Order: sequence, then C-alpha cells, then structure tokens
Amino acid sequence: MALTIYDISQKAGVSIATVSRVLNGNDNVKASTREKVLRIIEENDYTPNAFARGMGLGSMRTVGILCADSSDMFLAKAVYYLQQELQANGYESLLCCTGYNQDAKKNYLELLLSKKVDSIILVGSNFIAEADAENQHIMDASKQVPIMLLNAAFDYPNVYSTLCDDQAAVNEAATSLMDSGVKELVYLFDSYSYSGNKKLKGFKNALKDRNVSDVESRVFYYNGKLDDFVAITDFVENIAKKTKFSGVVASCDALAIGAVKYAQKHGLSIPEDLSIIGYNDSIMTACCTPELTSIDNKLETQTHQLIQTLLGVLDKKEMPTRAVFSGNIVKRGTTRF
Amino acid sequence: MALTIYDISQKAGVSIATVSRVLNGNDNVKASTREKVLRIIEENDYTPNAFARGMGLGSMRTVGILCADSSDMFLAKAVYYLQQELQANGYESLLCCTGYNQDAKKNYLELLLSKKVDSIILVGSNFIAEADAENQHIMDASKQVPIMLLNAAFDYPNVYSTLCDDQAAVNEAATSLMDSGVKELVYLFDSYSYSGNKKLKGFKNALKDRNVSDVESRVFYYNGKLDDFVAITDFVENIAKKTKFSGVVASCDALAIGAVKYAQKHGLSIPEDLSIIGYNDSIMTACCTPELTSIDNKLETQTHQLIQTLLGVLDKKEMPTRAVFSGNIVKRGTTRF
DNA sequence: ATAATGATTGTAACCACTTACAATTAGAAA
DNA sequence: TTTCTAATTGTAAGTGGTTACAATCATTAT
Repeated sequence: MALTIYDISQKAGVSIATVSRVLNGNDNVKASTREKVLRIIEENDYTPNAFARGMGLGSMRTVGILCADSSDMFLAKAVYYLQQELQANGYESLLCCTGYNQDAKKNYLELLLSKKVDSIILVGSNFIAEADAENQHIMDASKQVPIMLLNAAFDYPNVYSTLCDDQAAVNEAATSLMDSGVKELVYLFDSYSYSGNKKLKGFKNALKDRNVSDVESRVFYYNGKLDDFVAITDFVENIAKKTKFSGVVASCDALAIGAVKYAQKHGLSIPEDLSIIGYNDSIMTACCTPELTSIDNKLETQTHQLIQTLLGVLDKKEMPTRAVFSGNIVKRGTTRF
Repeated sequence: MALTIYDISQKAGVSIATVSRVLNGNDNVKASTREKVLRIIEENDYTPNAFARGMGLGSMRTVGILCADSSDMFLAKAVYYLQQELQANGYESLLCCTGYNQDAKKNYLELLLSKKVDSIILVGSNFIAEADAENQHIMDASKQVPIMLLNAAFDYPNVYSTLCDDQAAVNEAATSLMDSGVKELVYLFDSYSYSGNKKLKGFKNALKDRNVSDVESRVFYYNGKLDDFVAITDFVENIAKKTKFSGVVASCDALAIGAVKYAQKHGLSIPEDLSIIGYNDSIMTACCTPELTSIDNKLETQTHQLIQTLLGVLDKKEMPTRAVFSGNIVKRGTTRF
C-alpha cells in the first residue's frame, strides 16, 4: 500500500499537520524540522495522494482544455502551446475534444467542472461575441471558474479572450493583393475556420474601398471536409466556371492549397496568373510549390498571453478581459508582393 | 456552494448510502427509490465531487497520455483518436508533452502516477524492445498501472503494445518500387520517426534480396527539424550530388515531400525520373503535386485496439500484450505502380 | 400467526489530506 | 526569575464521497 502522510509524520516524529505544512510550503515550520521531513519524504519516495489533496485544497492545479478537434493542425498547435505554458507554471491539463458538436461541448464543460478544474480554456470555438442561447453553458460555467477563449471573444464576466485582428489582417491581405495588380479577387471560406465573419468583413471592406461592385458575388462558401483536397480543388474549379478571378484569399490554408492545385491542374502559373493567400500560416504552406503566402495569426503569442492572464486571474489580480494582436502576412511564393 | 450527497439524500428523503448506490449503478436499490433520487439529482443539477469520489474509489477514471509533441501531425492524430476512444468509454485523459526530452518524460510519468491515473499511454516513444536503463522509469511505472504503448513495443510485465509491422511495410514498398522499374533507391530517415530501425531493416532486406551491393551507402540520416522544408530539400539536394537515385523511400511524409520539392526544383518529372514513397499517410500527402504515395500504418486501428486492450486489462481480463497490424501502401501519384 | 428469507435501506467507519485553533515552546523584556 | 510575545507544533474537525455491516421491511413457507 502506498505511504500516507501518517507514515511520514510517524517516521519524522512530527504531526501530520507539520508534514502537510512542509508539503504546502507553509512558512511556519522550523528550518531543521522542514529539512528532516523533506529527507524522510525523499528517502521513502512519498507522493501525497492527489485526491485527498484536491479535496482539502479544492483544486488540483489542473485546467481543462476544450477543443473541437485536436488533430486539426491549427488546433493541435494551440493545444501544444497551451500545454507547454501550463506545465511550465505547474498546472496540468485535461483535454477534451468535442468534434465540433455543441451538445458534446456542453457535456464536457459540465464534466470538467465536476473534475474541479481551476479554469477552462476553449480552443477553436467559433464564437459570436454576443450572449445568446448558444453559449448559455459558457455563461453558466463562468460562474464557477474563469473561462479563457483562445482566438475568440465573448464579453461576459469572468470570461477572458485573446484575439487576432482577423478583419484587419484579411483587409490588408486583400488590399496588398490589389496593390500588386490583381484585379479580380475571390474569397473562399469554410465553416470550421475561426472568426469567419470577421475575416469576411475585412475582405468585403477592402473591395468596397476600391469601389469593386457586387462584392457579394465574389464570396464562396465551402462546406466539405478540409482534408479532402480533391473536393476542395473541385470547389475551386466550379467557381472558376462561373467567375473569373486572378486572386484568392482563403479563410484557411487548406482552401488556399486547393486553389494552388486548381492552378497547377489548369496550367496557370502562380503568382502571375493567380495569386493566393491562405490563413493560419500552418505547415501546409511549405508543402506546395510555390510555397504559400499566408496570414500568421500569432497563435503562440496568443497562448502565452492567455496563460499569463489566467495565472493572474487565479492569483486574484485584475486582468484585461481581452487582448488583441494584429496578424502578420508571411510573404512567400504565391503572391507577387 | 456546490451541493453534496447529503443535500441530495435529504431532499430525496433517503440516506447518503442510497444516493451513492444510485450514483454508482449499484443494483440493490428499489426501482422507485432510484427514480426518485435520479429525479432529485437531475432537478438540482447535482454533480458528485470528483476528488471525494476518487478517494473512495481509488480511481478517477482518467488515463494519462504522454506524448512527445502533440503538435506533430502524426502524434496529434493519435492523441485525438485515443481521446475519442477513451471518452466513449467513460474515461478522461490527462495529456502531457515531453518535447522529446527523456528527463521530462520521467518527471511526467511520476506526475501522472501521483495524479492516480488508471493507466499511462505512451505515444511516439521511439522504443527499443529490450529493457535497459533508458526505460527504467517505464518499468517502475508498470508496477503501479498498466502501461500502454502505441506504435511501439516493449516486452515487460504489465506493458501492452500495438504496432504496425513497419519492417514488412517498408520492405514491400521498396520491393514494389524495384518491381516498377526503379533501379537506384535511397532511404531517408530521421530521428523523430517511430521504429526507425525496423523500417531501415525492411529497406535493407528488400535491397539485399535483389542483390544490391553496398546497401549501407544508400541510407541517409536527416537530423534537422521536420517542419523546415528548405532544410529538407537541401538535404536531398546534397545526397543527389554524391549519389545517383531514381527512387526514394522515406521514414516520414515530410522527408518525402522534401524529395518532391527537390525534383520540382531540378525539373525532374515524378514518377518518371523519380519515384517517392512517404510514411504515415498524413494530410501532407495531399498537399503536393502529384500527391504522395505513402504507407498507412493503421493508426486508427491501433488506437482502437489499444483502448480495447486497456479496458480489458482494467477489467482484470487476460489481454494480449502485443497486437501487430500490417501497414498498407496507399498508392498515389509519386509512384508508377 | 410465526419464522425464515431475501430485498432494501441506514449507520458509521474510513479514505488521505488541509487548516482553524489550541497548546506548547523558546527567547526577550522586565 | 517572571512575564509576555512570537514562533512553532499538535489536535481535531472538516472535506464528500464509498462501503461493510447492521437493521429494517416485505414476502413466502410453515
């Protein structure tokens, strides 16, 4: 049977309270006593029981990470960064994947709360910033622990967010494309991508600023799977049948790659005949030829900020409820600028 | 304050023992009593405290997943599948990432044990099947909980493994390549890839079977980062300066993509001048043109098997300590067969 | 009607820790 | 030396569950 705090207290000739104090770094222990206890603990390879500890402390220094799909490259990266930051600060993480299912999300929220996590981080939640029935469970949960939103925002008490200014980034991307001589742009977007509406707005505004008419007809929605490149390429092909375009702005790299494949299939040269910009600056950008220009939404910076904010909140400090970073266009071979 | 079992027992007019029985699906409760208790629980949104529960049960139905880098596409997928399988069976998971660091691995193992996980799953551990000092900590941990190895093997009590027969798969890949008329093969491998030695052996054997001389000189080791495609392409380029080859077998898709990029850069046509086979059948295979032929090592099958085995073990059933699946060559555009 | 049996339920001990509060100790001041 | 104070330590009461065992209840056989 595993050793308990009683065994240690006995071996050390002190009370369990003293052992507990040593365990918790309480100052009210004589240095010599502390050393003796630590030595006994060391010698016996004692590790305190996490449950009993959690019961007493009401916390297990664990935060829940709720993410749609940890195998998505973008989300996987986010989860990885979050993990690393948390571990570096002495927190563990409990990962739950919802598979883009709202019901699952609600259930996992409850489950995480029942596990007494200190906070819940939501990754890849396609968030609308206003309170509505859809995120009632978030509001409920926020009554119990701080809720952290990565790359999303939702203004509500005890909810903290980090964001990339996607709208501005896409706006800049579209504008740069037009500046480099690309006349006919199209915007491709998908349901899985984060802040899709914001990006769309950025695109539309950029075109309107240049007096492009009928912007609406230059926006195309793909609702298939993002790892099915045949389908994505078909999607682009179908657009080409009806709409002439020489520039593509996409809401994620996968769609952009589809455009690259379309161009290669039809003998269009990139970026001369077709300029393409993706989003997320994922590893995919390097897989195609030429390499894909993409928008870096500062994921690592965001995760860092989010954890710092979380640590502050848990430490009862006053923290900003929203931190916005600006995106960065990483220029590669699929654009002329 | 959160409700306790006492509150529920009071509201339901029964003892806490009865509530506990209902909570744990114990049969010794009258149907009408059970219903009443369940109704009260439902009405009051009661969730039992996980710590107290864990203390009583000695388990929190949580398993630790220890993985080198959850942002690696292959590992991320593995983690995702494991998660899904575990959740479907009522288990939570605690994810730790070691960053390929042996010391970190040891520490996390201890940490997970102190959190009283029911088992630890190792993902992406580049494993040697023999006991040595390197995996002493695995052996230690196996004394406390079953250790599950995904895509790796290690024969030791209370350690269970699933594997792909990588050696056979690479052997078949190399042989098929030669059958399709490719004379000069090279093998590219990296330190991060799983069962690198086995794959290498498969390659060597295939060549030896065809009486290729000096097989050793056709094997090349890349030790840079796998997301740096410029470096990988350079790596391939350097090989080409010294060694003539018309076929590439790679230990992972990233290296294979490097070969594709090398060919494109030098105007070689694929698969006519250069045939290429990757490993893992990752999403990267679809990003390049032509799409990459790759070996599917049955990750999903493996994760499924691993969790089934784990559930059996936790249920005190006798389970196979090793499950081997055969790989599958997914034929695409970079090979002639 | 009574006893025996099995189904249901309750009592209370236990799990391994934290922590408020009380008790003790040591050192400084009087 | 005595008294006071602060530092250190111990006692014991939670913490919210599980579960062995005892008690009660209902049912059936005698």
